[in-house]
Amino acid sequence: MIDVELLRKEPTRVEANLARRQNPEYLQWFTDAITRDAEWRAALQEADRLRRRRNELGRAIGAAKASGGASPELEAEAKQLPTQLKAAEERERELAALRDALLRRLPNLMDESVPFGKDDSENQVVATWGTPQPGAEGLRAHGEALEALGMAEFERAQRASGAGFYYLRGGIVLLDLALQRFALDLLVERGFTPVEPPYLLRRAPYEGVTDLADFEKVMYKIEGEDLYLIATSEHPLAALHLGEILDEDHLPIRLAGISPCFRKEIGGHGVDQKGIFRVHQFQKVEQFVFARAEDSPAIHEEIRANAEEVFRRLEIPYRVVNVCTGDLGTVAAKKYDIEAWFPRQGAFREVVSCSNCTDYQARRLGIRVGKAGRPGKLVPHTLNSTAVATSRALVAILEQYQQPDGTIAIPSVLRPYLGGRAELTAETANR
RNA sequence: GCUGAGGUAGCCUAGCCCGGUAAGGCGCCAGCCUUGAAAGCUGGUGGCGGCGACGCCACGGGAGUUCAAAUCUCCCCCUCAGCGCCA
Repeated sequence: MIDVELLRKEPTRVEANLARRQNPEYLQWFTDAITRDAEWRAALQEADRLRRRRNELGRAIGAAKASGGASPELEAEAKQLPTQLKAAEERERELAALRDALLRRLPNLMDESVPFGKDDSENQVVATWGTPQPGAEGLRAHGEALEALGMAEFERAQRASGAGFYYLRGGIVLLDLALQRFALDLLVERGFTPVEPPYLLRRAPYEGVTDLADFEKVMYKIEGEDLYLIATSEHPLAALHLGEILDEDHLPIRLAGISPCFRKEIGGHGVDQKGIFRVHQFQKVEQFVFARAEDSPAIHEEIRANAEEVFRRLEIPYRVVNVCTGDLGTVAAKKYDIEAWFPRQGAFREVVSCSNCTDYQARRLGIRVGKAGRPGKLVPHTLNSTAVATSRALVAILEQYQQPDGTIAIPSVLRPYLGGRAELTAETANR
């Protein structure tokens, strides 16, 4: 949520920033929010005036009663005040609600360095690592490869749970766990605290961390309960300090979340649809940081470097893009995507999303920065980045490390987590 | 799930029965004192609106009664404890 005071003090700056998003609706909401805010302030003053009179009359009546007298004319005036006050308060509440609804729908202000562009085709490549090689003749799609190895059950999963679900079994499960542990160890080494968050969140904190549209499109709701399955551990990690005042001297707080992620919408169909690239459920190790405002650009680069390090150590070629204005989404002020190279698909595909959300989430969550037990008005910045989403990283490995006989070499950095094992070969038991 | 106790400022607590400007402590800030610090003393220390004088709000949320609600009534939410169930 944008600071309402910024809207009042620097409307032209806010407007110019919103204009870069090329969505006339935003400018309309912006204008309406300013109007509603001005009307609200007028309504507030009117209600305050009536409340003041009520308080004065109440005190006078009380004083009169205390000295044994009565004051019929004051009581007569006081008696008809509540009707007026009720109307004034209703107007005040309505205008505030209208303003806040508009304010909540407005996207975050974008960083100056976000490139202008219409959609993901215009994201700006800012770094590349490794040498993308075209896929060899006969390279199998990852879903086929997994099935051939006896390590995945897609049809059975569809019968049990529907499209977009999977059973994994055998060596791929151990590889999945190895990836998570590897990423977690890397982050712990770099000062992050590993966190197992709740996998379900109430609606109120959830509204603080995500685009409202996500409630319809992305999140699974638990029937009959005020609970949503998390779409990423970013969300419960952001809510960890809900309503708190963070000590300035304790920032930045670096957290490494590990959790399954649940998503209703999994995007369109595409190359190699069968498999685990687009699924309703996957495992993810996530970086999350609460930082002082002035530190957030540097922290953003730090978590990007950590995510890059994961793929470097896995020896998977990738590139980094600076996500453009048309592809940024509402919450982030700036976002890098890391796109790994998928030789079978012959394309770079998103495996990491790395965002600086500035004060947008923290303000909604009522989180502030204070010093030595003293509450302040400053709002911290929040940042998040994938370290590894195992579904996609596994697909990258299944393509990049697939051997001519269909077995999968294990990236050397992961071997210690698999008892030194060097490759995944066909499962024979329990077919 | 049942029963009980609770939710008051950054934190802790009083006030509630019996309606009348939300008291105190801790922490924090400033001043005094001190070579410096601690202690001690004095004052300050929430949010919103207003250029300001100032006013309003804030006792989990909402509704009601009343001239007036932290306080009375009703509904809801949350937390904790005990019991039950349970990996």
